[in-house]
Amino acid sequence: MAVQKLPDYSEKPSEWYTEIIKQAELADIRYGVKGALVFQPWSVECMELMYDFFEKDLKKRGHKNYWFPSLIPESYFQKESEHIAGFTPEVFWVEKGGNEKLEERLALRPTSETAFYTMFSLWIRSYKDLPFKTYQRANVYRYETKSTRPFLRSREFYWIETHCAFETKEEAFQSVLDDIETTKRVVFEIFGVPTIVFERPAWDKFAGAGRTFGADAITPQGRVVQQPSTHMINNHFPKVFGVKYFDKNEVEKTPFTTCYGPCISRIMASVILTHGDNKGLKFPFEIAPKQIVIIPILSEKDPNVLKKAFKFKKELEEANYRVELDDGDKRPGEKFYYWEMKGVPLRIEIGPRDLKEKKFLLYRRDTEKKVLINEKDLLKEIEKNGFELSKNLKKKAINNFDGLIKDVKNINEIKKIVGRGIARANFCSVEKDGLGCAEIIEKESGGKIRGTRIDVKENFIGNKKCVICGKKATKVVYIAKDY
RNA sequence: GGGGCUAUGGUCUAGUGGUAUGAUCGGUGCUUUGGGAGCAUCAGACGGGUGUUCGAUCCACCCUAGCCCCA
Repeated sequence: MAVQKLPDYSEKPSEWYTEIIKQAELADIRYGVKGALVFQPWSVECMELMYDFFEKDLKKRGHKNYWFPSLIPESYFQKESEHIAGFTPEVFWVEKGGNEKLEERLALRPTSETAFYTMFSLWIRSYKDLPFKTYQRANVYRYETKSTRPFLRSREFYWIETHCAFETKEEAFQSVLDDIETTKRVVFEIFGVPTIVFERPAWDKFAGAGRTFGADAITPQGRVVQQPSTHMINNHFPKVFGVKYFDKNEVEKTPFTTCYGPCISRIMASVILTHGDNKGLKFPFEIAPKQIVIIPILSEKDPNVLKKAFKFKKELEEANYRVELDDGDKRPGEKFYYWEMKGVPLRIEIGPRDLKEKKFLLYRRDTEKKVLINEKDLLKEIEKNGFELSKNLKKKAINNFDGLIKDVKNINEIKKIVGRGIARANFCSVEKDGLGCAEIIEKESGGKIRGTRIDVKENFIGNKKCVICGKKATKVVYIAKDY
């Protein structure tokens, strides 16, 4: 458990990221299958908590929990042409069972619309069945051809997918807006990771969707990471699966569907990148695998120190905190470095000196300050400091995010910003006819058009001309390099 | 998508055409413990394949996995 020196986060973010995953025991990349990793308890505990927060939110919104098979018959998969075109290059196929070739190939689900809609066609009969709101937590598989990165881009990843059906387009759209709210409530308010939601341009929609909205998080160095996306599915998609119902007037109709996909393992990456520093990880209090670590300063002269430490642990656990008591043989100093690197929000130090005065030292991972606290204030101070730590992490993250967005007027300015932040620019069109300009931007700067915002009223920059072709601008778009 | 690099005990590393250095971690014992402890002792490794060779961890090629940079 010795802490090695970490690479400098601001100067070598990639090395830092690789190294912290190993040192903090978040995942072991040595399993031997490209793009697959073994998640270790330190990340699993955190991701379990993240799942819980998401699922609670979805249940409150009326989503019901399902578990679908991981295998999807090729024939289901082939029904919707845009979907096939978009996903086929990334599908893992199961072709044999034992030594026998399967009659029909089975896809390892890259996403489950085709599975859900097949069952929707059996389950949804009447307008009384609508809205039909589901979700499942699942792992999905995509054969990424780009280079894989632990948590950020894996070939197997852990997510939640919701699939819903509504009578009207308006209701469906409202659900999409609700998804965006869930993202804010959970990913920002609880996990402390700010995102901006963009409506993706026409050429960057989910395969088979009418409209796609993606929440982008950002690294401190200014590269975006796509987080939960939510989609208005084209009516065509449910139609080809025979999803239909009779409305009040006995008219047969096809419902409007939506889906939403927060990827827990990827959000974990943003938690690591958003809050981390040169000392290691920093977990917001709510999702820390351990919220408090108690380090007893042991001495043979004072066997009561350990007793007191156990008493604190018991008291805190009874108040439902996640507590670690490190009574190992290491020197206190080494324990301090270790648990700081692991990102534990609060640390209690208790030694012979404090025992006499009925006090203890409380250290905060975010401020790196130690305060002497009276024993009787234990629970009160833990609650207060835990809350403030999370608040502080959020504030820091959002300040950083805001500082990374810059208005640009030409391609040279785009080139300067992209890779170090998000460029905001006038743009001709986010429909298919804007693709040409988008490709120029990508070729010149390496940045992609992330899309347009629907949550703010945008003012054009300067002359209202497209930053590339000079034609009249119809939208303000955001451009960034993704991870 | 393009380019570069790496693979030696759990981890980090030295080195060599003739089986391998050191450190750390780990086990044991003793002394320690308020910001990275010390001594003693034990244990532990050349990613896979093919070729060249009397002989390959070392040279070449392929595979696998990983890392970094650029687009």
